[in-house]
Amino acid sequence: MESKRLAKVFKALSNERRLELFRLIYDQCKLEESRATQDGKGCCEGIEKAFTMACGCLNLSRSTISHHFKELQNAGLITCTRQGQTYMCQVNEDYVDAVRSFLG
Amino acid sequence: MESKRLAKVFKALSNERRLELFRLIYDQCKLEESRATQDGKGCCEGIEKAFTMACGCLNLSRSTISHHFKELQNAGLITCTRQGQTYMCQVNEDYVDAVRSFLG
DNA sequence: CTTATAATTCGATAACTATCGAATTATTCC
DNA sequence: GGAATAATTCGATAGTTATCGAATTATAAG
Repeated sequence: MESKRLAKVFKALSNERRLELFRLIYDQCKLEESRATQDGKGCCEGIEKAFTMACGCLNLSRSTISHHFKELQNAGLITCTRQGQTYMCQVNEDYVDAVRSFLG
Repeated sequence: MESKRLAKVFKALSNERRLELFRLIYDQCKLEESRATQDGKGCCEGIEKAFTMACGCLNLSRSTISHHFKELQNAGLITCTRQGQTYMCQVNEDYVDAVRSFLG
């Protein structure tokens, strides 16, 4: 991945609260995925009510959390689609891999 | 690694030019290391004249480059020791590993 | 259509960042 | 000690970011 894009990903993860948010989403996704595998469904479709969940976990205003979600999306780390009143949110594994293997 | 420290590392890598700088240092270190292994010396002692080298590679003022070095050091990614008029610079592998495996 | 809930956008503010050139400090060599 | 080179610090500036509360928009349910 070229520097510009990678730097953008790092920037998205450079705020402590936003990093926590991303971890929250990531962990939740992993959980869903293992459940899905157990049920023989294959992969995780994404987590529901991600925004609501995040609001419950992070001590920040809703507008700030909304902002952080946007940043993570903008960097390419997650994809969110609205489903009725709430979010369906997925982690983009390729991007996470890019971070992991950005060196070596 | 806890969020606070990890976020700091990401912040250090979130600037495109600084990311380039880090890669430069990192690649150079890897090169030295493979040479050292060939010579039977074990590991890389660090790269000499890192600052000077960086000045030649990045199109930025010396003061800005100095600032970027400081940021990388401050985040824990590299260690620089002055050697006479120049730098001896090393990558802290543990930190790079932490970044790589920050998830999964 | 009204009410309730969820999420976004807006406007403001305070704090932080990248960058530069100039001045300064540290080191080496003559 | 003086000159040359290397790196740091200083002060300024323009741009970005995190955060909030209030106002707004979107959706669902009665």
